[in-house]
Amino acid sequence: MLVVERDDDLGLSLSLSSSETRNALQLNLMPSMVASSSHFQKSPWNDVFGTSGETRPFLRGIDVNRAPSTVDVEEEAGVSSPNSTLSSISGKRSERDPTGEENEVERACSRGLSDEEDGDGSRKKLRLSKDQSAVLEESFKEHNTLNPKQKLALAKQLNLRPRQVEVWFQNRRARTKLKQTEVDCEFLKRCCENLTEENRRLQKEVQELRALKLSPQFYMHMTPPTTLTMCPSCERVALSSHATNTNTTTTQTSSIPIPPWAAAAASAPPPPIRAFDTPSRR
DNA sequence: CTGTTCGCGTCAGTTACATCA
DNA sequence: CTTGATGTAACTGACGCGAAC
Repeated sequence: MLVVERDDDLGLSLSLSSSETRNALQLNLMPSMVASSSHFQKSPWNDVFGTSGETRPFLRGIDVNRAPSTVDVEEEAGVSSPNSTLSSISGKRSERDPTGEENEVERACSRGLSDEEDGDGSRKKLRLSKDQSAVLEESFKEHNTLNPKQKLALAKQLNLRPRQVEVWFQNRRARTKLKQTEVDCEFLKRCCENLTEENRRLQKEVQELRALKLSPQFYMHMTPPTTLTMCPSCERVALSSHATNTNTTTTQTSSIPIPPWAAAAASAPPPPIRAFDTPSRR
């Protein structure tokens, strides 16, 4: 679930650059969100992701991870590859995977010496300590990806295995992307709502103009609604309305001309009110 | 130069587990 | 104590890219 306040907490930038978005911004539909945009990767995320440990105070200062005394050894043997099947240690995965023999061999050499302590080979869920998470967060703010050197340095600093650092950054990137997607969705949702409202308003205006057309005695004293000039797709309307004004004031006094902007509105059938008019789908 | 293979990094999706209400 | 929801560490398979051949 996404809450609106999350925008500020996340400090995420809204990277939407579609024409619809720009129109929405020109209409000043979402000033607050526009004003709060900032660079994505440099955004302060501590409020969001730094609370995981705070809600569980009993974990504070408790390093639930084993001290990987073999970090260096593992690194010397090569940085673990995230997609390597050698990293599989899941007990349940062996249930799903019929090729258990291979897994046995793979497991034996997958996690290095540091995993000998596991014994049963079952995957252990290890919570990172608050300090470890904080350092990782700080590092992520600087670079959301790590080169092998940085990974190794972080692992050493945090007393973690490089693979853990790698996984943490992977998951962190995934969470970042997810949050960004949520924010984008919320933004588009608001745009949709505002455009729908704008559409409704314009429809109402069209009806009023039609009523004016049927009441010519009032027409001469009417000026075109200023709001029509705001419509980005009605350039012709704005120009012709000006020309019509000069025309009516100078020459045509007795007849009842129907200005093009009014005629167009009167002749064209009212477009259906759609929630979100996507040009690509037609 | 072109095509193939290999190693590596990343991502999307998923699973497993810890924790809380 | 049990249970469902939630957060997240860890895993899998796929893909892209560059280097070596």
